[in-house]
Parts: sequence; structure tokens; C-alpha cells
Amino acid sequence: MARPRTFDEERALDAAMRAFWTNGYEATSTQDLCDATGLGRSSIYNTFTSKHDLFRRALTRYIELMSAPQAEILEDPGRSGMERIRALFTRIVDSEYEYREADGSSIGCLTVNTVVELARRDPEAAALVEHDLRVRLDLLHVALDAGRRDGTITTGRDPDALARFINATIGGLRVSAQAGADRAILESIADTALDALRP
Amino acid sequence: MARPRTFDEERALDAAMRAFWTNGYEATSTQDLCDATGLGRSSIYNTFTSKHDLFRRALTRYIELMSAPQAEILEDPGRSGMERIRALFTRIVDSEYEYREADGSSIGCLTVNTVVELARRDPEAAALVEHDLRVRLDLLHVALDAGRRDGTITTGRDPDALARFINATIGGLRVSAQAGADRAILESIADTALDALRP
DNA sequence: CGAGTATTGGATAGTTCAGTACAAAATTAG
DNA sequence: CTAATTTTGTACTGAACTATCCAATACTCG
Repeated sequence: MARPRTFDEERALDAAMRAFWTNGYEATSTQDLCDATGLGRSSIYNTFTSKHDLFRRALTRYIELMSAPQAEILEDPGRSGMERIRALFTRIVDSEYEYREADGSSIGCLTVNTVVELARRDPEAAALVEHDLRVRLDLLHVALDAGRRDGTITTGRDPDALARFINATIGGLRVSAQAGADRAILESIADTALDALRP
Repeated sequence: MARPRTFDEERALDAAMRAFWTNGYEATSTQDLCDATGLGRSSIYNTFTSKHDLFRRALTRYIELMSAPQAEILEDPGRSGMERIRALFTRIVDSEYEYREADGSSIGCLTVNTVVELARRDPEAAALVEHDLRVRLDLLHVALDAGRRDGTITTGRDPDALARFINATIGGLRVSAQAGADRAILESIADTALDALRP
């Protein structure tokens, strides 16, 4: 009955996500979003309401996109608990390379970037990353429990502390990558962190 | 011979540093800087040339301010190597509380914030944080070497990897704090990280 | 094909941005 | 007290910002 959209909303969302991810929220202008998506202002505002709403959707999508494979790794019954954590770190390091910029620089993790740049003054963004954090901590518990049972994780430390530690290590990997650390360095950080699980 | 300034340049710089630290570079307007410092636009531009220059000076000052006590800790001959690293972590956690906002939220670390928000598109900022990183890694080496000699650090891992790991843990602590982790959580992260030094 | 409807591009609005211009005020040296 | 010099408040500039408006366009359904 009416003119249909000529663009794929999800593709546009991915492009916007990438723009926010690369440059941050404040430094990404609506014109940048037009350029990144290939859409006109009208289409963007018609589809996504506002820059802030588009960011919210982009962050939501990012979290969905990243969580799924991480959940799969951490709940994988085919791996020991320790192997799951190791595989998670490997996935983090790989992703820093998978999504690099053309100049080779790492763009880090949109969740971490949001925590640092935006979360303190944007309650919606804060709620999204907080929920993501809870989910990840729960998933880490699953893997840590498995490791405790299968004997690959031998530390006597509280599982909550371990989950927080693993999560902090991920943050440290992200920041280190953005600060210029290469693959070998990131891998050595991850390997060293794993030592804390079997002291 | 001429009218003297009525304000203290260093105080103004501290106020500007705090503003950038709290809100980030992009989200801090020149008006915010006027409000934070109590100065007029003329005084700010007359003294600091531009917003970008003021940020550069603020970041430089931040790094100086934070490095000195960290260096003291890491080179303290009165402590074992392990104790130095532990004291460094304690200092990081304390500083997250020392500089909290009025609402109790943590503002993290200006260096980490800069790496995440700015470094990839601001070569000057990138150079400052890169230099700071090198200095910190060197200081960590001093403490790690001491720990190796005094027997408090027993891991067989490469000192470079350990220094990078400790540094990444600091980043993880900063991000965790900004994501809302309380003191007990931050301390448990730090304690767990130390386990990796004596596996 | 024609009526109805959503999309689209381009112009525009109104704000806010970093930075400047300039004159009045303030201070010291002589 | 005056001349010289710097600071400082205010007004301003031009650009960039988010967002809206609207007419032209393009499409579907009957």
C-alpha cells in the first residue's frame, strides 16, 4: 500500500554501531551516521527517532552480537572449565583483530567504551551495560563451577571474586589493545591471568 | 608594570583536569571549563590557548600527579616486590574513592578514559599516554625484579608479560570501578590478580 | 491505472560550539 | 598622577550541531 524502504534496517544499524564503536558517542555526528549508513537524515530520523535512540539500539545490538558466542563458549560442555575461560580470552583477543580499523588500530569494545565515555551520565546506557555485566558474570559462574568440578580450576577463591577478576581481565585486555598492545602481548596477559585460577 | 592575574593558574588547571576527567573531552564544553575554573573565556584562552591545549596540559598534569606516588611505591626498598604490587593495587582502589563524584559514582582514570575516548584520533594524547605506559611498565619491572630476587614473586613467567598483566589489571580495575564495582569487589579482583604472581 | 501512503532529499530552524575582538578595568613603574 | 601593559567581561563570529519540515518521489493495493 505504500512505498517500502530501499535499505535494510539491520544493515544500517550495524553501520551506525560501527560508527559509534569507532569514534564514540559524542564524536559521532548525525552526518557521520548518514555517511556510515549511506542514508539521508530523513531516513535515519524516520527509522531511529534520534541519535540517542539509535545509539541505544546500536549498543543493544552490539551486546547481543557479542554475548551469543561468549555464552556458547562458557557453557560448552565439550570443554573443561579452564578451557572455556581460555577460549573466552582467545575470542576477546581475536575480536580485537577481527574488528580493527583500516589503519590497524584497535577500536576496543563498545561496552567498555560506553562505560568509560557515557554510562555515568546516561542512565539508559548504564542500565544496558549493567545488565550485560550481570549476564556475563552469571555465564562466568557456569564455567567456573564446571572448572571446580572437573578439577581444572583449583584456586580456593570465592567464585564471585573469580568471575569479577575474569571480567576485569577482559576490560584490561580491551584497554590494552586500544592502547596499542599487539597480539602476543594480549595473549601473554590472558595466559598470566589464567595462572590465578590454579595457584 | 602590568596588571597581575587574580587567579592561580595551577588551581585553574586542576579544575579543568577534573572537568575533563569527569565528563570526557568531547562532552566538556568551553563553558563547562569556565564554570569549573571560575574564569571567563578571555582568561582561559589567554592562559591556555585552546581547549585542546588545555586538555593536553590537564592530561600531562594528571599523569604527573598520579605517577609520582606510584613510582614511590614501586621503588620502595622497604617493601618486598609482591608488597609493592599489592600496595600499588591498594593505591588504585583508594584513588577510585578519593576522587569520586558527589553522587558516589567513580570517574575512573583520566589516562584510561583518554585511551578509550580520544587516543585513536588525537596523536598528542596518544603520545602522552604511550609515554606514561612505558614509564609504568619500567616501574613495574623494578618491582617485579625485586620480587624475583626476594622470593615473593615465584612465577616463571616472563617479566614483560607480568608487567603487562599488572598494567592490564589496573585498567580492569578502573573500568570495573566505573561500571559500579564497590571497594570489596575491587579488592577481590586485586587479590586474585596477585595469585598469578605466585602460582 | 489511480488513490493512498511511506520514503526520501534538500532546505531550514534553532542551539550550541570553539574561538576572537575589543574596550573597560586594574595594576605597576616611573 | 600618568603612561604602559595586562587582564577580564561582554559581545560577537562563523561553523557545526541535532532535529524538523515539506514537497517530490516511488511504491503497493485495489
